[in-house]
Amino acid sequence: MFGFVGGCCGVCVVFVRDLGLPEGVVGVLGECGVDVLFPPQVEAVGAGVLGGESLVLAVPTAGGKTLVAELCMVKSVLGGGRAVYLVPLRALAVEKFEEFRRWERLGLRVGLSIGDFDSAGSELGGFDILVCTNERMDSLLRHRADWIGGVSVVVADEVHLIDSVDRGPTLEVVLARLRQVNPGAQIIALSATISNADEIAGWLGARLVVSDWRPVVLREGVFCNGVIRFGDGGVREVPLVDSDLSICLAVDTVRGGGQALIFDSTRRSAVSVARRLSGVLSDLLGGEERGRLRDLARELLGSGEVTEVSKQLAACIRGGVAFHHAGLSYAQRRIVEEGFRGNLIKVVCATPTLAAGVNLPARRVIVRSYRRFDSNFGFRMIPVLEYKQMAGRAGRPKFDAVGEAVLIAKSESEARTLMERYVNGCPEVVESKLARESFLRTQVLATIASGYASDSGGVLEFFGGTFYAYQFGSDFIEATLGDVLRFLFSEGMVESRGDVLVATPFGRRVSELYIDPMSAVKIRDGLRVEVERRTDIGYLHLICSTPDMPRLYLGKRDYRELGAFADEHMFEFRVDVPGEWGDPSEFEWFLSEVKMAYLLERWVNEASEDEIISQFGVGSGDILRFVETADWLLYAAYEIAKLLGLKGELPYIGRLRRRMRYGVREELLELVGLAGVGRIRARRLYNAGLRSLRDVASVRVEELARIPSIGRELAKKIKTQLEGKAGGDAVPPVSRGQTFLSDFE
DNA sequence: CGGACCGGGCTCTAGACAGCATGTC
DNA sequence: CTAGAGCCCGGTCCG
Repeated sequence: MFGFVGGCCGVCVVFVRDLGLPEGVVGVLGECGVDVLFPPQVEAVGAGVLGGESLVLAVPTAGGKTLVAELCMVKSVLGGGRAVYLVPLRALAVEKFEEFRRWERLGLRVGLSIGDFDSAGSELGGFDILVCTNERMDSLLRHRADWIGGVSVVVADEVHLIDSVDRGPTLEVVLARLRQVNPGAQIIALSATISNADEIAGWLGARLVVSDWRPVVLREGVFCNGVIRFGDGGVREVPLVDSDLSICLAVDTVRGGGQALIFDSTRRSAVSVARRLSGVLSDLLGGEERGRLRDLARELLGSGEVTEVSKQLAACIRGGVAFHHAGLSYAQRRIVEEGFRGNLIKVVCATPTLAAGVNLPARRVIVRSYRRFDSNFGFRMIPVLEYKQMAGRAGRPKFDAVGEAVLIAKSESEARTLMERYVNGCPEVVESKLARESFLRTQVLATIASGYASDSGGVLEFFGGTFYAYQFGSDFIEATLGDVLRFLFSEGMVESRGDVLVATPFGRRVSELYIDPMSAVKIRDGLRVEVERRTDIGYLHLICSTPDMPRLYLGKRDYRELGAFADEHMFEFRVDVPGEWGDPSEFEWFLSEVKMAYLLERWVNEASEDEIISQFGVGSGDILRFVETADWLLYAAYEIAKLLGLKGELPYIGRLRRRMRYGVREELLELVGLAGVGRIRARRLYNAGLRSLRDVASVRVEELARIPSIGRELAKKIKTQLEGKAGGDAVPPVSRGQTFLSDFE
């Protein structure tokens, strides 16, 4: 491995005030208790980051990566520059945004831009530090926001994501594009410990700092036959109080006054461990704690529709335990996370959501399962990098002297394997996944549509700057480019004018809408199909047939039931329906699209969350995500119809889209436009005979307040909205849909 | 004859980014 | 090319 490693051995102390930073910066950090640099930060400074050097910083979680990035951003901004901070998750973006707002004291303007939210009140160009997701930055680049030219610092958090099959290519393209637009910008790439950080540094022309320093010592080990054997040679006995070994480890942690995080590979087992553990653990809780946990459980049940899942979660919480996975709504997740941070919830059983998500450290991390199902390969061992991410959650700075990460083995030989592979193992090499044709289609179109290249030579030149080309050379991309361009030509997204390649209006719109060109083709062709009548299922299935919509797992029963359902709607589909006796995998694929369309159809026809949860085996959080995606694709379908002059399609799609956002039948669309009125209250108003805004305007506040779930306050709020514009055409502004940001803004 | 318990076989499987602010010939 | 936990159902045994 080559690259720069700072000259400091870690024993010398470096004070923030000695870095030559403006007085204000030192003051803000001092107020936050930051006076001395961590060793990796010292190395970063030694590598010249504060002088504007680009840097790859491969350091464990909590090793102080963010501060290095912050110092560079603030320093550059105070010198007239502008910074963007890129993260892979929206929740992370919110977390960083909140953190960076401390610089507002120095007059810096900090902004946040993620898919369903933009900082209000100002153009994004008005911000000095902008936090956004990688995809959002990609989108901004496609729209050629003019402020991008002024960016002087780019921070890419979790840069090892480049290895991810579905989201890595976006990140590397964004970085390549930002460097193309702005060759002088300082790039700071933050990464977990990986094997080839030097390669990423080489690509970015950056210095490299690698360190395994952590503020809390981490001990990793394997639990087998009642004993944890640590990689450092230490041994620790744990009483076997239960047949489930992860429960023994968790109870042991809580007995010692700590908290534990259990990682599992499926939602079902995470939930079942949590339930079982809550029975065991409640004996260890104090009376006052029990009371506060009961309050927390009550808060949870009040945070949304009461469902089977929320009842189970509430029951666990009363026992000081919670489960956490992507089926939970944002409100439920927040309550679990805050309950854990406040040391009220003692153990959280989680799927990989928590491994790379928000920061939630615990004294002991228990890896209950190191295998995960993959539809192509069956169960496989998770990558070392992923294990290290989970292990890195062990040890709460300031609370725990030591953090422990423990794997569970059933036999001594398994224990040896785990020790070798995970505890003493080295994380995998990060490899570019850009070469998939679907990504190249998307990104070649974006490159042309946004004018970043005007001929195939320019396109190639751009892709020559990606990490893929750095790792594997441009030959493959060069070979594939012809196919990609042929596709874009034949689908009418790109055309040539002499030697110049230009995007058609269709191609440009597709790129801006941020959908896969293949999705656009499917939607366009589907909208042109003649159907007997327009139906929910017809449109919903169309968007579910695009590669941008996730698919639901098909159960055994689904084949019969969904087959019958599909038969019923046979003449509504806007795609060629594969024959039941044709290619079985093709028919299977079709049925899983139908399943998702069915779920969405239930939603827009006012099925309750709980009904959908039990019918489809999903959680509230899943429904929310599916609805969000469907909303986006319906918008795209609307825009494509408009562009293609398919005016007859517009009214239905427009209404369907609003119904999707609120989860209502058409008759409630008017009522749901009122702030404070969602699907539930709108239905109650309607059933009480108040079917339009005019009706609502015509009754007194007292009458309105008599409707269940509408109190006096809300009734007054509704009436205020209608004042002076009692006509049916006085539709108040549409409020933003329910998002996890709603209680943040 | 009915209920409880045991065992075998069947079922099912993690996560989460993106647009725009609307209705028409 | 790879697993394993939970649930349902059927069989058996005992009262």
